[in-house]
Amino acid sequence: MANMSSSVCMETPHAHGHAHGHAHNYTPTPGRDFPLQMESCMNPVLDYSAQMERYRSFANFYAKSSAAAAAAGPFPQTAKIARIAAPIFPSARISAMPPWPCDNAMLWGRKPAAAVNVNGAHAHRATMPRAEPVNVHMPAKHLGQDSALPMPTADNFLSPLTAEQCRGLPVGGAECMNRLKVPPGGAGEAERGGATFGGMPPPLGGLSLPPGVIVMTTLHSGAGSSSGVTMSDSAFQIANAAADCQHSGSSCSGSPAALSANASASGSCSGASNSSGGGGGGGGNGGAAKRKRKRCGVCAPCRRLINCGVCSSCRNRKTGHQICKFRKCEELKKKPGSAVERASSVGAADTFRWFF
DNA sequence: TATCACGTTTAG
DNA sequence: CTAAACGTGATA
Ligand SMILES: [Zn+2]
Ligand SMILES: [Zn+2]
Repeated sequence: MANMSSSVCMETPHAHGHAHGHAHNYTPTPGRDFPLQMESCMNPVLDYSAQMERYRSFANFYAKSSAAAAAAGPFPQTAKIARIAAPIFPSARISAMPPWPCDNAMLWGRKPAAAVNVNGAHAHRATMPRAEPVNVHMPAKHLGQDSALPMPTADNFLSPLTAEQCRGLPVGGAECMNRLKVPPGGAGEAERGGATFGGMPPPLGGLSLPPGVIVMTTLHSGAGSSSGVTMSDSAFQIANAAADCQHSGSSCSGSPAALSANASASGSCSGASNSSGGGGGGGGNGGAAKRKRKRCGVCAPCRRLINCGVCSSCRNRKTGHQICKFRKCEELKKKPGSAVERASSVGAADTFRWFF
């Protein structure tokens, strides 16, 4: 038994506490809270073992592939909390309650946070603060299959559980919470214990995690002091999925708009800035700039809520301007053209009927 | 080929 | 305005 890991899952959309780690987070926008809804927290359950395994592989993966990064400096990047748009299922936004008890909710947050695109269109309804809108044409293959996705091993980390799994799980939300250790002050023993996020705000009554976030930690058995590499060290960034509700209510509650809203489709790009030098965003200089594609929001990487904090993109965010490698949308990785891509999307949509 | 760097787009 | 991240040329 070398390490133990504890995973915590929070699928609560609403939190009232002030969320903002005092520690060191990335707090671009001031005053953000996470509405908390305890009730929903009851079902969420995780298979700790499973998650642990995943995490381990993830860590492993990193140990090898990112040896350089890891080796050089464990986790150079300060822990920041990235507010990402939590991709949500349509159903979720409709009823505010996902079809399944806990599974994906963990990853997806339950509120329509981000504006999702139905099919190449963009919604203005985005609730998420800074997050990117997601295409919602819900393509995803089957939900439970993320492991099937092309993502590298590391990807497994955080893969959603199937509803079934969740139900079967022995642990309840409460338990979940227990497993979560949160430093009341911001950096208590708990943190050292390795179970906390630097960026988490003081718990309300004991818990403090942004809704829709799964936390996993590895405790090195002996570890106490330095615990070589722990999340608390800021190895991971937690994307705050809950941020959505900052407006308290209105949009967060069930704005279906997000879903439908996208019809507008392209239309926005206005200024044709022909970028001359280097990459230039629009890329296509001369002619009509290609529309920037948006993340699908349903692929494994998209569902990921945390920034690994150690990948080149994370470490290089300042200059690279790229999303965490592990969060890079599968769709976006593909070449723009790819007819298959489209097809699959459609098919995926169908797949979703399963939910309705 | 993979990665870096940068200008750009996009949304709040 | 700011922050996020896409697209792409330059580079390794
Ligand atoms: Zn990363
Ligand atoms: Zn995606």
